[in-house]
Amino acid sequence: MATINDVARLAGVGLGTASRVISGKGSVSAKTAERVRRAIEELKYRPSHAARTLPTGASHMIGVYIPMLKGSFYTPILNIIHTELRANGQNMVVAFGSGNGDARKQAMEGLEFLIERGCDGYLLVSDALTEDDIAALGTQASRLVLLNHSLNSIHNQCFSADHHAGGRLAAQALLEMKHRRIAVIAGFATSRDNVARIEGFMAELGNAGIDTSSIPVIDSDFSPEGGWNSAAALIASKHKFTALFCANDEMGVGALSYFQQAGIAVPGKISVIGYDDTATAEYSAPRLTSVHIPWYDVALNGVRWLLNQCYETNKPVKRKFAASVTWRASVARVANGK
Amino acid sequence: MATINDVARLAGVGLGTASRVISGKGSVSAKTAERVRRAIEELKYRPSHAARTLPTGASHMIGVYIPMLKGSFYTPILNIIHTELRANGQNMVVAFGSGNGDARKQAMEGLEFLIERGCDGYLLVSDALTEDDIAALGTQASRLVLLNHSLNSIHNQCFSADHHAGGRLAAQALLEMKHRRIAVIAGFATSRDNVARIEGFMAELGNAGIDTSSIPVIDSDFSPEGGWNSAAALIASKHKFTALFCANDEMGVGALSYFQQAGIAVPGKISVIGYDDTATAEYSAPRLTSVHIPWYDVALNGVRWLLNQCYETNKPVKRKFAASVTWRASVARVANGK
DNA sequence: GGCGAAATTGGTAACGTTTCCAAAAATTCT
DNA sequence: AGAATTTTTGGAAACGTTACCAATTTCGCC
Repeated sequence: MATINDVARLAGVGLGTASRVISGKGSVSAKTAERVRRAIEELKYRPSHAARTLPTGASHMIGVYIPMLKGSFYTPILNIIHTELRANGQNMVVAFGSGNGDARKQAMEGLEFLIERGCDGYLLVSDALTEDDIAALGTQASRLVLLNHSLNSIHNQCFSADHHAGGRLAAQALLEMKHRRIAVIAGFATSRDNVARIEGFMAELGNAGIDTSSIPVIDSDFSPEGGWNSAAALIASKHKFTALFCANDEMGVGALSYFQQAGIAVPGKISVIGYDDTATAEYSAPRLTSVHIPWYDVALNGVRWLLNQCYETNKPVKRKFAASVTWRASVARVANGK
Repeated sequence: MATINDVARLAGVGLGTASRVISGKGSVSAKTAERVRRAIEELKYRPSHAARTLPTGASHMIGVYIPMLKGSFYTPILNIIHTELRANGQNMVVAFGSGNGDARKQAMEGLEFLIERGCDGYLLVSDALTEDDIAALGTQASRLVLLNHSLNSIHNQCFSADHHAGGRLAAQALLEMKHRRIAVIAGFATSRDNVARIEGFMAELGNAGIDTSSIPVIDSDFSPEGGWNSAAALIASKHKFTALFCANDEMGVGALSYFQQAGIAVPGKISVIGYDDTATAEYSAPRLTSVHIPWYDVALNGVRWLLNQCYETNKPVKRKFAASVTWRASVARVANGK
């Protein structure tokens, strides 16, 4: 691999001059610059990012961690971050969890990977980290944003949606369609986000005078498989219900698939409402009504805040994100007398 | 950020000794090592990857490029690569395209990003690169693997499936179920992979005595939206058909969603067969019959071959990957008299 | 207790860049 | 033409690490 020294030698100029042409900083006469450029071309020279980052300390990279590569939730967020970063002349480096096993440990390992690479800032999409974990990071922690998770000690570095409100919205949608007998497929009980939306959902049903203790709730794993299996379990149980709330769209789609193969009409017999309003909801059969969380906005504003911290810019940043219901075809008014 | 010098000073040892403890190479007495370890802990020292990579030249990273973050095709492949790399003590760095615009240019830019970071090897998932592009890489090209794309000049570095055979399999499945009036939703006409599977499909129909020139083919974009729109366009056209071949599962799912909302029974009125057999096919409604491409194996063997090149190991590598049909619920025997 | 061998240790020279400073060359002005 | 100014240039020092070599310490043995 050719180095800047090779380039300088071939072009017959000094090291400093070559560096100036390559980095574009400082003045070089037009014809010297041209000679250097020809040498670069000739040698197929590419600056070494490692060598470059060493004297300056600036890597022009933002490190992002996501818990897994499966499912349709994390990658669109990654996509938003990537696009915004590139639009601002910065790069993205990603660390991944495996999606199973100890989520907190994986997040810390991923973060370590990113720190070793000397990123200018860090963006973590994980709800597994604790306040202590962040404290243990020391000074590193100042250029860090948490997406989809809120921690009191660094609340201004956290960007997320109000899931309690999101849960209430789901309940309101079902109540509006006169449903009173309702079942729930929840996500991981360890996920605060999940708990918040279930609590909001139950609170609203409670307000409507429904005995929430009798509502069947199955904890699942946010996957379509989980949704399928849970829907099957619900049907197999003696519970009767006319509507089902799924804590994310993937489980909703899994449930839809189960109902279709079991010959249970949606929304004829059972209405299904999902959560997140990801792309999956748009093209399921039937198309899935879902609580829309403006993840695009959440991620975008998180990135922008971080960009402000790292590169001393001053982009406007929003911190409140309102959920809403995206009506599609999977929720209908309850059939008479059911 | 603490450096190895800070650690050495605090532990009261020389630079070399600290380095030996950290890297684990060379011998250090037990109690000195312990003092160094305490200093590391105390200072929250993390070795700088950039500084580390410079004297040795080994980055312990494999660079991977994928054309986009959308859809359910690329990320599972990324997941396989990641898992296998970690299992071998190596890391993954990923560059992403945007999914629209000039795919070839984006792939070259992504590769450049990876090369600048001095990866030990490169894994490109892109069918946009030409032989010339590879040639322009010079010596870099030797530690490179192409996934999902074949180039004659470096055929031993390419890992892909036989899509012509895959296309034939899709046709056989439909013929077996007595379908004779068939429509096709294809992917990008510029994708060789796509063209191969359509050609294989048509060839097989031709063998069965079907006039392939009369088969309606709509070129789309591999997305569910594309599938939905194309299905709608097909229904709106005067063509009558009992079966539909979609060049990937995402378009298949989009088509399924359209048929459901249009009140067209699948597989009652129209059978649909997808391609790739990704996770999407498993949980659509109805579950999508699809041509299974063993992408898991393709990717795994590509990684292993690359690992052999980069780290002088000798893992067994397979190069032939057989497609098959995964029967689910979206294809049925053609209704009598249709 | 002293000798030789082995283990441990400290420090210098890389690695490929950027950033500076001083020197040289080009340009402007009188 | 020469002085003053500006532009351009070359090279040393630094960034944080590893690899090597030489020096020192430790250990085993007679």
